[in-house]
Amino acid sequence: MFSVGAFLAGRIIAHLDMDAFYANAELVRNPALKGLPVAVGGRRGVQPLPGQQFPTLAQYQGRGVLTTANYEARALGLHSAMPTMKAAKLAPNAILLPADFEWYKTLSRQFKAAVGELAPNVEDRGIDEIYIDLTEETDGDFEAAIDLARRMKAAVTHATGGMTCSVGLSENKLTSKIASDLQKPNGLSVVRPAQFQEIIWPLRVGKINGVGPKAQEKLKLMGVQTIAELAAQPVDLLRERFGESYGLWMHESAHGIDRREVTLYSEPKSISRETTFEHDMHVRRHRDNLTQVLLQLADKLSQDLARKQRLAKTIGVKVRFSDFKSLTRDTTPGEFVANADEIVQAARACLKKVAFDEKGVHSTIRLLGIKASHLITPADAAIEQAARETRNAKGQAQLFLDLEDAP
DNA sequence: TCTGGGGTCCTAGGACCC
DNA sequence: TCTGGGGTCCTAGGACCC
Repeated sequence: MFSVGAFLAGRIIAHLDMDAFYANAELVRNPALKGLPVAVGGRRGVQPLPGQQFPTLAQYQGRGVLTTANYEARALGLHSAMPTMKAAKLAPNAILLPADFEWYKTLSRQFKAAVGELAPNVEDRGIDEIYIDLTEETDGDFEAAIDLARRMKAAVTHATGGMTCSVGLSENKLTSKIASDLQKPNGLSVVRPAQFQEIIWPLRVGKINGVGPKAQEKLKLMGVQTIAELAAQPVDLLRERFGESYGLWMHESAHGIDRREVTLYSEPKSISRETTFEHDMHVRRHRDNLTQVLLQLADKLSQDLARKQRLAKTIGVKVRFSDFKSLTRDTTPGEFVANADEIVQAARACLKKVAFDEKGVHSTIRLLGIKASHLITPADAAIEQAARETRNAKGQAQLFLDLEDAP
């Protein structure tokens, strides 16, 4: 058999997506929720009213959005990313639980491990999704892949205490991702290479992972709404309207071309912490509060860096004003930073670059964040630092020679 | 009805060097 | 005294995803 990578033809890739993950994770540890509309979100928990078993949306006050709604809640019009207060108007009696990420991560590890037992080539795509390259296990045979996918689904349900997932099978990531969404929840959908046009082309362009609201809007103005219509556009027109690389990518996607491999590991590129305040803060009047927040964020960020064993070359801040406009400022101090003090110092330098207008809308902010980027391992940082010192020493020597040459 | 938190990738302009 | 083009780094913003 040919090794994967040398020949991309004949691959079988699965995309596995957990159904309403956070909400169903709550059901696992509280079966009494079964059959009820459940949303997860809000900034902190609310207490159930006397006589109620669970807290409901009606009791919620404050900022935030839903992170998940189970299928019963979706039937009432709720969905993830919906502002919590809007959800409360729509479905006041739906149950609202605060997110418990530690619990979700535990279940996430369990379902991924269960899949890994059956097929080890697993790519992490966040807490509730994975891609799996099944080429080796199935020898490129879709019947074998369907059988394996059924076993993976059963293993996931067993490992999580009853949670379901939806799986898509095809020859690449792009199509499998679309396929896994075709029959939710608890689905298994297959798109063989010859079926791409029949199954995928009638769908809306937004089903392509990477075509978001902006691109959809632009395409609509061109009279393009389905993937078939996108496929019919001349590639040069797409490149002209959307840029060289995005235009080409769109064209290839619409024709079912996706050469990306399933990657088992990827280096972290950035780590960030941010927080939205319960009430907007004035940059001067709430200066002390904001300083406290900055210190807390820096503290968490330094712990994150330590846990991931990385130093940062660049530190940035993010500010969101009360009108929801946001901006970023960053700085590259010249030395790698990792501890909270250094992060705070760099973040302060960034904030100095922000033009807060003391009277207008840009004097009150709703969010503050810090980001560490251009990450490097301590070992690589040491190597780079040594190289810099060598360069500096050479620079010094050159300067000395220049001075000697001077008349 | 106001809109979370954690990421990735791409573009584009200016600085700086060769 | 004015000039080109390429490469890399830095910064800012934006689209998109889970």
